[in-house]
Amino acid sequence: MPKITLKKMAEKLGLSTATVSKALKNYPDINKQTKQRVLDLAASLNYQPNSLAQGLRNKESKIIGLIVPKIVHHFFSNIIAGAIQAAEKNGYLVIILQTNESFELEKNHLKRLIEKNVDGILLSLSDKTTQHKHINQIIEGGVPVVLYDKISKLVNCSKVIINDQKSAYNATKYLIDTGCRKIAHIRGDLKPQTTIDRFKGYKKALVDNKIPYDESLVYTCKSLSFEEGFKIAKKIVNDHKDVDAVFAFTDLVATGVLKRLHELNIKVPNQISVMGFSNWFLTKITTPTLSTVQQPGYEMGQQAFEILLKDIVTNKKGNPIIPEIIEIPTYVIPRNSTKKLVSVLK
Amino acid sequence: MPKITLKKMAEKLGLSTATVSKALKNYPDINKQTKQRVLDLAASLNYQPNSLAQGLRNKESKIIGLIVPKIVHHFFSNIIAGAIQAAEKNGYLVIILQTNESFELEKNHLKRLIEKNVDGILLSLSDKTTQHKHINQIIEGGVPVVLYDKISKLVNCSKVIINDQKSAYNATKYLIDTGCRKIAHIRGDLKPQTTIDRFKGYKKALVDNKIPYDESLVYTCKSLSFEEGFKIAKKIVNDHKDVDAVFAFTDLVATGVLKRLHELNIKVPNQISVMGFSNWFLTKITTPTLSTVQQPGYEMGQQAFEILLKDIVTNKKGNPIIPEIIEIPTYVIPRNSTKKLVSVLK
DNA sequence: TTTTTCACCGAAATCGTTTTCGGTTGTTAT
DNA sequence: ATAACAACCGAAAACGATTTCGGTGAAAAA
Repeated sequence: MPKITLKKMAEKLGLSTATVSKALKNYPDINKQTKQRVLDLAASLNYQPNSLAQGLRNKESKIIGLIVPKIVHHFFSNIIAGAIQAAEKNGYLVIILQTNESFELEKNHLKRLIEKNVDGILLSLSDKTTQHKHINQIIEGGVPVVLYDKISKLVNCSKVIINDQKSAYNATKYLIDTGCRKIAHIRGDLKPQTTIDRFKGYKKALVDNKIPYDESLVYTCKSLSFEEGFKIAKKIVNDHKDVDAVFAFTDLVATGVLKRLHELNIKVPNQISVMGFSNWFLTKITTPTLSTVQQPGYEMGQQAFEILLKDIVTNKKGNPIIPEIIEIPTYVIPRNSTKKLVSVLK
Repeated sequence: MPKITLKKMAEKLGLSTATVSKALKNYPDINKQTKQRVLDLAASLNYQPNSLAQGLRNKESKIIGLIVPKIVHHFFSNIIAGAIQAAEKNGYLVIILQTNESFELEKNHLKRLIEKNVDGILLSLSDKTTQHKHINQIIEGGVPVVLYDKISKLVNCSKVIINDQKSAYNATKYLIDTGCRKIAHIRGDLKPQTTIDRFKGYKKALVDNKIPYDESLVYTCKSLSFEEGFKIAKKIVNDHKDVDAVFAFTDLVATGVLKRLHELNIKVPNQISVMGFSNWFLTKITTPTLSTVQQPGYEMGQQAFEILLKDIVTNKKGNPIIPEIIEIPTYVIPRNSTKKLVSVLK
């Protein structure tokens, strides 16, 4: 019952804790036979080093923190799964925390993670985060931080992102290529850079294709919800009889649009095409299935951990961290909520 | 930059670390003014105790482990969110691990959590877990474990579950009450108790309502997937022209059924009613929306933590843990994939 | 004045592991 | 025979916080 420690094994073997420790860690100045004796005893007693003591001594916990805005969102579940998988492979464990898009929670969580001596932190900014002192403090304090998805230029650290503008551009371009001309856009709230970038991509795609940008075709969603998409869809078709496509900044909202159009008996994609963003799981099971942009959460989670690990080790060696920005590629996934792309051969 | 410790503060104040520690912890034998001096300095230096040292000394990490079969499933995301929320409220942090239904991973994860000195573990068994020595060892080792959702009678510890049989019974009863008589059931694989219980509930509801149980109406799903539901739906309508309801053991599969029926141009619920299980998020956005059984993940996660915490403290006090089994209530959520229940007044 | 009491503070041990820096053998070169 | 050198092992300090058990000095009681 009482935990088995180095000291106990040392006593049992008539050795010192130092020798036992060194035997376990394969030091060269230990006799092969003593080493074997130690190894055997440790195995038979199922010795497990106390990681608290190790952490205290080595100044590392082999634990990282991962902060997400909302756990139950499919994209973030994937981030979590990816990060955990990569962490595990490298002997790290992951503490998960959720901000619910609250700045206060973000600050508190960060503080608690630091108190727990995590070796590094993976963070996606809350929508309400406008100042970054709390993050910069942590970095200056010597704990590496990697920002992913929702990032800020004002924090000087490694980042893992997708190119939201390019992705939105491609999505919009796809709609145009399938013949759509009057494309409404549902954008997110003003703060997070991602929704701004997606909006920019939308706009640029229009302009590049000689379609006049019409401000009245842009709708803003305060909450990221199915219900808002549902509501806004009605508004869109009321405002613009001849709209032939809707590009929503996220799948959940697009799904709401889909549902409302279905109820309004508007044919998708014949009358109106709908494009989402993120490739949430649910896009595969809507009727019709939702065309969207693949936002690879699992890969982002993995990469974010990998780069954090790199930063942790360079930091540990006393070298300065050189921030790196990794862009994960995205691509349009055509499904049945958009018209077919007729490839023109010539 | 270098972390601020008790010793440093003690030096700065001309006190001993003992006094500083006691001042911070509000010991009675410290002068009010010295205490204030310490408090002020700690605040101004933003002192944060080293939790590794605290853990080593107090033999507790204030971290618990949470093992789920699959993170990206909506039900488990909710479990995670609920557990984290409850943990946070009580000053605990949560390490998440995923088994992917692998017994080997389950064992490894458990081992790693113990090595990390977690104060307790929340565990949902993998489908492949048939022996429980590894879990009983942990409990005997003095680390409380609480099983949730997928449990086993062979482990003597607290558990948080839903009553799968009763829930399935009610779901089937609901179909019967809305006039269905030939009800197919899609069940899960043989191992996990949950699918067995749901099957039993289905069967019992039939018998209790004088509907003969027909083995050929029961289909088995090997993987928990949309695709399998999609495939099986076809088989069902081929085998039984007159089937008027399908009760699937989980929403994902039911959603596949829904999709296939739609493609086969079979009207839901007029020709065939469909009932799922779990109330995943996606059930709200299918066409038609899916009737299902509410399986409250968030509450389960919360309760699981609460009871684990209780076990942790009784354990710490040296008292024996009295295992407790908590049953979270479920209920049928009628949506549009089933016919309306005509309430008979008399 | 002497004793008791009380308020306040600190020395030191402890938690379990790691690692430096010597020490103690015994063996080999000089 | 002595010096030099391996090959092994251990004492002890550290990591940072907690807590027991005495101390010290001053005020109160005797």
